[in-house]
Amino acid sequence: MIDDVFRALADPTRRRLLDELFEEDGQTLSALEQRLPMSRFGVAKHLKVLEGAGLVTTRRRGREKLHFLNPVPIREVHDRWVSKYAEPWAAALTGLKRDLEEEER
Amino acid sequence: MIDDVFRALADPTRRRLLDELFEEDGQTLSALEQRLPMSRFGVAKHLKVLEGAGLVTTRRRGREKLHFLNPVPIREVHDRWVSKYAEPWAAALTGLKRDLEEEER
DNA sequence: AGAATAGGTGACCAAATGGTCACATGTCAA
DNA sequence: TTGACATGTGACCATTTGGTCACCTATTCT
Repeated sequence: MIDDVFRALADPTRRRLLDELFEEDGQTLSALEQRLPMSRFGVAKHLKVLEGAGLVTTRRRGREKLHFLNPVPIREVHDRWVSKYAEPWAAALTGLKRDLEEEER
Repeated sequence: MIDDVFRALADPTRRRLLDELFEEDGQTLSALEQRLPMSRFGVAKHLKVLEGAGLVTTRRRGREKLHFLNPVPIREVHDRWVSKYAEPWAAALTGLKRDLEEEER
């Protein structure tokens, strides 16, 4: 689950797609394709990965497929993972302290 | 730069390594190897990736190499990227609103 | 000095990934 | 209905990635 999210975020093209949707939500495949230096098929594949990770949700409107940003998984990554490492500077200082103590021996 | 960080975080083994260092900072390669179901070489490769991304810093002590967690890059990912998507629920609601409006037509 | 220990290097392999294309399906509009 | 448009599918290919191994260097201990 969370693994899919990290995997999806690893590719710069996919983060770019999230950026595009952040600027304008609900874009179609064709619209996104025109903004990226890549064929439609490449974009479609990346969107599929993003959708599989839950980072993008879709809705069909006739022959079009609209893509929407879903902030929930990123929120989860933040709450359950990033904050663990990014927030506790105290822990880092503890490590540094133990580090220096060790050096004294 | 930030790309290396995302790449590094994409692999579960590497996140596991960060977890191990989070529990006990400054471990050697051999110590980490024993905690993972993988050969020393595999672990060494992953550590190299983490080091390349700046997520882990090292210091030599004799023939040993100590590995320390560096929270700075994760902090940057959080500040410059994650918060952009995770925080603005307002934006998500705006998108939803526009969404519904579009549906009415 | 000699043996054991900690780590590094480069080759190598299987699998996953990123990207393209030919072709098929479904939908709109004249 | 005919043609144009939006998207989906599966094959295919080059590159990267994750992992192992044989072998080498450097350091410690006796």
